Amino acid sequence: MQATVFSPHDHTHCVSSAISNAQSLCVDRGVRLTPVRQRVLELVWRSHQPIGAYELLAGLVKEGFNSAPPTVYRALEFLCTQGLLHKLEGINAYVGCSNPETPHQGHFLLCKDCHQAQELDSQYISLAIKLSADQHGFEIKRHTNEIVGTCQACLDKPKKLESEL
Amino acid sequence: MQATVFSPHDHTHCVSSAISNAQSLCVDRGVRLTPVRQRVLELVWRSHQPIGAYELLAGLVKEGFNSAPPTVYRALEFLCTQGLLHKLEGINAYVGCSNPETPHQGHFLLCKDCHQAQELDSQYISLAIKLSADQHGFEIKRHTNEIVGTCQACLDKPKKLESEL
DNA sequence: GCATGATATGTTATAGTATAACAATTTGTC
DNA sequence: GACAAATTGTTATACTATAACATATCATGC
Repeated sequence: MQATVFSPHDHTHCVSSAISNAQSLCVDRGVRLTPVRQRVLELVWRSHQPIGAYELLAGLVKEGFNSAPPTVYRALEFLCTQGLLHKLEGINAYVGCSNPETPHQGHFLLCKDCHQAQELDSQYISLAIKLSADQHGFEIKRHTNEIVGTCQACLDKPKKLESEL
Repeated sequence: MQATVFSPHDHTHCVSSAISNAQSLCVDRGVRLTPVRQRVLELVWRSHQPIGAYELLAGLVKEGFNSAPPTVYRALEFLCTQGLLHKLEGINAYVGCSNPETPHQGHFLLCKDCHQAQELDSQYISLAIKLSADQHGFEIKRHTNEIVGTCQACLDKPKKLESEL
């Protein structure tokens, strides 16, 4: 089985490499990773789970940014457009994308116990979707694919006893 | 190419058969298709597009139901649980399910021009999702798969001229 | 430098989506 | 009819997202 967000790892490294990656990517594309945008990106990556807009807003305010909802939503829109984040529609939350160089729509595994999100890189799912759409003469612009359930790590955990709840 | 919601059809028939289908299904399962629930189901089916909770609420009130948001959301929850409706997370709207006897999570084509939703019956997509999840030791509970783009009918339409907009 | 237009952010207000909490009613069963 | 369970009514509020306009910042040409 491959390494995933569900397994333990040095998350600080994830954050810093995601940021430097984003910086060079924005330079290449001639778009601006402004302080607000970069801070939002960091806050998303720093979170070990998908995180919502208002929680991000609280993070910004805490750090002295003079921000309101539109600030966050604008930053999120920019970051999603650049492929640096994905939005999880089912839970109104955002996660970092590990592979923003290649524009794509993700497939996600969402664990309902630990609330972590794992982006899948499945050519098979993408292909199956493409073929089904073609059969209907449908031209795909984007898609959302969110799979909710229980991850391996949480399945392995012993169930809590009633007395512990 | 197969017949779809995107092609013209007698929608009155869709509505009435969906309702009678739902009635017998609820009897079989020993659950109650109350007046509010049935009316919500009818309103969803009668709409030629995915429809939102507050629009449904307006429909109920218009017909003399003394309803507030929780009424609608409860009915929607019941209908989704019974597989009679699907929720489209990307647009916070609901569509009828043509095949509620077999519990399943749908795959949807959403046309951004005519706003219609076509549920796909693709074993390939489902299988590809299942296999990817298995690779990660992930146990699926449910999923959301929404494909946004342009349907055949809208692709065939001549583009409006600037002067007509 | 600095004027200018384009881009980004600040600010206020409000629209849209969803649920908590408790009361009242209806339903099925004994 | 009495009772418990399920459903709906009712009020209030939480959560998510955007409109509209003002201000500030940036890149570019002069």
